[in-house]
Amino acid sequence: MKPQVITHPWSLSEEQALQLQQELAAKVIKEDRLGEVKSIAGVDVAYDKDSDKLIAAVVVLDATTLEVIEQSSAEDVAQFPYIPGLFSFRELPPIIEALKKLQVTPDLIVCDGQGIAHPRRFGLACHLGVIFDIPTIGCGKTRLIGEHCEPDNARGSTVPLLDNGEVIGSVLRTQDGIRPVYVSTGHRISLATACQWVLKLCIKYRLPETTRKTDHEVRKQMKIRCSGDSPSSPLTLCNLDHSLLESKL
DNA sequence: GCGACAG
DNA sequence: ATCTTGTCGC
Repeated sequence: MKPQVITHPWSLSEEQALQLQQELAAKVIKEDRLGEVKSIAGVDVAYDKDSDKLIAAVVVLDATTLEVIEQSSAEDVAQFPYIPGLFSFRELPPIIEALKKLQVTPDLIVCDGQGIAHPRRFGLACHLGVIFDIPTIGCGKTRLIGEHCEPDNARGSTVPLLDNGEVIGSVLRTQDGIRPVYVSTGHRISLATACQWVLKLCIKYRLPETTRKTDHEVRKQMKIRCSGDSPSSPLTLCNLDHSLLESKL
């Protein structure tokens, strides 16, 4: 059958999303296919408290100094609900817009979510990596699937994340005695290399500097762009309608 | 049937 | 993800 022209790539039904996921999952490369990494980007999305607005931000860091090289952001309206396993269809649209605004192309992208540690081996990091054909790493704060297992207490300790005996990622302790993170291949990078980079990015905190800086930026943008336009003003003692209140007493 | 379930 | 107060500690 002939492939249909996609004019609105993100207006998909759940069934279409599952099918697309299955098609794209075949393109994921789980081995190292990356050159010298000079720049690393982090991507993240924030949600407006009382609307379906989303804001995505990208922060590109110098891989050696971890200094910010460039950053960008984009606003969007959620077009897809949050369904565990179809996460990328909700967050990728604004992330892609933010990435398109960049002047430099990052050599590696660290995502806030899973790579192949996913039911159909196609988490957010894989989706983003395949679309741009850029090396990506999935680094989640919690797991989506896989048998729960604790690595040793020391920073750098890992334990394989297993799904029916298959290694789909690593549970990596990035700081002594601190909750681990879940690392998995996104695209064009091996699990071992992915863990090395994540550990290298976790200098002082549990999460990679890329995710931390992007999280900061995304919240900042949300505050800047969404201040003053709340649909319903909060009910406080200051704006109670006293005349209406008294008429009912 | 019951629990789990990235952000 | 977001809501949310105080609290413990360097």
